[in-house]
Amino acid sequence: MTTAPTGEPRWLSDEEQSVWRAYLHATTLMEDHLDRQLQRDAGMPHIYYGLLVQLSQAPRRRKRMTELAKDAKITRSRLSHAVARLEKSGWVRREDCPSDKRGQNAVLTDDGYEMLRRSAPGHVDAVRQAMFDRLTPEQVRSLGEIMQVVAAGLQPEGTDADLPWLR
Amino acid sequence: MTTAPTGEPRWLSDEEQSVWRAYLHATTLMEDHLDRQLQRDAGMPHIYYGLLVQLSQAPRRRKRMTELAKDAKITRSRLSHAVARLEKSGWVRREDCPSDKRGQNAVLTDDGYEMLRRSAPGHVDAVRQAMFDRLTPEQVRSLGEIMQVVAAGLQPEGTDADLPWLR
DNA sequence: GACCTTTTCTTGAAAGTTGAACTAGATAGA
DNA sequence: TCTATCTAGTTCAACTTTCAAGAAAAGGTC
Repeated sequence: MTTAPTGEPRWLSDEEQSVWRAYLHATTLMEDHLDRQLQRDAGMPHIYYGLLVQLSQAPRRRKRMTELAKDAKITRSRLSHAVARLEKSGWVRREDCPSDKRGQNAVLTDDGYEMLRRSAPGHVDAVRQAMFDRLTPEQVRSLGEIMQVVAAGLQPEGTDADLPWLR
Repeated sequence: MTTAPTGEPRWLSDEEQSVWRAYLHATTLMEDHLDRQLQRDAGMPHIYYGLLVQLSQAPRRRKRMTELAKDAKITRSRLSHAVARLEKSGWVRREDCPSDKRGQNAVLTDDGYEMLRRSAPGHVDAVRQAMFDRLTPEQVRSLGEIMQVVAAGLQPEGTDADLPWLR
């Protein structure tokens, strides 16, 4: 899905420009906010924390590397580096996949789980303060719908696998 | 404004969790999408493009480093590196500030302006396809309000300077 | 089995980011 | 003036991300 600039560009309206600026502004500040909070309280960036959360919710607290990368929306390369770092910190360890000798499982360690348990309340609090405590229930509902639409539109092709009628 | 974890954590409701996941998912995909689009069509990451846009809209197409950093919501350090890179590419040049010998202006070059003019349509198109073409006018309006609220809540302290009654 | 393609994951180098330390110039007070 | 403090911007080292390249195993197909 390339962005072929056709004949005449359709510029954004004044309102759209303003909304777009607000979107960029808010998402930038939010990401900075959470990165700083987690760096301070858990010693890692937001994305790494997200990896641990994914693992904590997986059966037996482990996941194949590729699956973890897909769920966290990062490349396998990036995940390799990230897991190496988390392994050094002791929150995660690697384990050979029994059924596929190419495969690796990332496993959340007990220390990792404990760290997560300790820092979760502070993180939820940060998310709440930054977003949910400021929005009306109606706005929360609306935001959910909007984000669903946007995410669906940007879903990488691979996800077409979930749409059998396209195959 | 630290996030002191008080006695009992107030967890997110099911709906809030789902909205939060959708938010993270959508914003991650959006940022990836725009980074890729601009890397391909303009040879730079999204944030660098944003710096050039800021400069193009400033009087005489120039801005003090600190002001540019503040407007783009990045640190002065990051801006130093970014401008060094953009200078090497020829899109920006530095210029001593006449009134303050410590100061530097970042100036958008003619080449930089031309590059912006060429790549703007494709970029607007990407934004449109990813967001505005998928939302109803009502949703666009709502998104704008929500992002305003969130951004306002995360505004760094410095911006209190704009609120005289707090001084 | 031999051959080719695909999938899984890692590696290394280049590019980008961060936070702290640092230089130079501005500012304010005694 | 002299001094202390603050501000503007850069630089360094440590860390993270990206992209291209590569090793190893799996899955066809003949």
